[in-house]
Amino acid sequence: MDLASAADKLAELGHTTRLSIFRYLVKGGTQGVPVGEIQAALNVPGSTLSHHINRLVKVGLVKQRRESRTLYCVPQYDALIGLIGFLQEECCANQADEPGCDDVLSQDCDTACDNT
Amino acid sequence: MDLASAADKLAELGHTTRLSIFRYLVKGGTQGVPVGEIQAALNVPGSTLSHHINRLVKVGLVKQRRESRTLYCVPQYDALIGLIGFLQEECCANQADEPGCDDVLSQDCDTACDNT
DNA sequence: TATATATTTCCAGTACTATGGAATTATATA
DNA sequence: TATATAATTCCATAGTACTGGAAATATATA
Repeated sequence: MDLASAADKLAELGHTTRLSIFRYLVKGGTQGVPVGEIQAALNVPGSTLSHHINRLVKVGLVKQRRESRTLYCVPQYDALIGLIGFLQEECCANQADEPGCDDVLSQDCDTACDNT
Repeated sequence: MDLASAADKLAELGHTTRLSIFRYLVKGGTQGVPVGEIQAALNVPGSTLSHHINRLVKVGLVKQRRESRTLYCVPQYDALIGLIGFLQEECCANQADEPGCDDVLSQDCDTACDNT
């Protein structure tokens, strides 16, 4: 993932309503969640919700699938994994005294620091 | 980490200049990087750079340490780990047919899906 | 066709954000 | 004290985002 694409995704996740929406979808799994269910769960006006979902779709964090009158929103797990990978990339690569990730990160070193 | 705090951090990372700064710091390691070095590396005007660094500091992604005339910017790895954890939390918790994370995520299931 | 359901698009006011030059503050040194 | 270095604060302009009611679109059913 390139920097611009990562920044776009992060910016969209950096809004409480959109982050709530995305988390609700991530929690829901691969089959997706109808817009109406999100609306009921998060109590957001339809026009506002639609606006935010569209932004998530535009940056590739969510896709939509129609089933008759219902639109399902599907979280894009690959995009999330790519984003998380990007944030960890090159962690401590320039560290002068090379202490190793174990010294840097208190928990789950491999998760936050892949140091290839 | 709560939702508001995660959204704040994500929003600050959702800007190409700030994301570049943060990555440069993450790459640099725990000892931190002087503001001037960031400026030289990323070629951003001082006032603009200062503004962006301040925003990263305000949400806890960066801390600063002064050494005589030089201000070092230190990335907060804990905050990054917390943020990544937040994004993965409750992944697929509501999934109806319970396929398990292996079916959901192509790579590193434990990373993206802890399903407690 | 008429009606109901699911969701989006339109619109416009308010508010926030980004930018960078100039002036300022903090610290060190001659 | 005068000067140099490191970085910040001030300021104003321009652009962008958030919000939600009302109207419009898409689809299903009686």
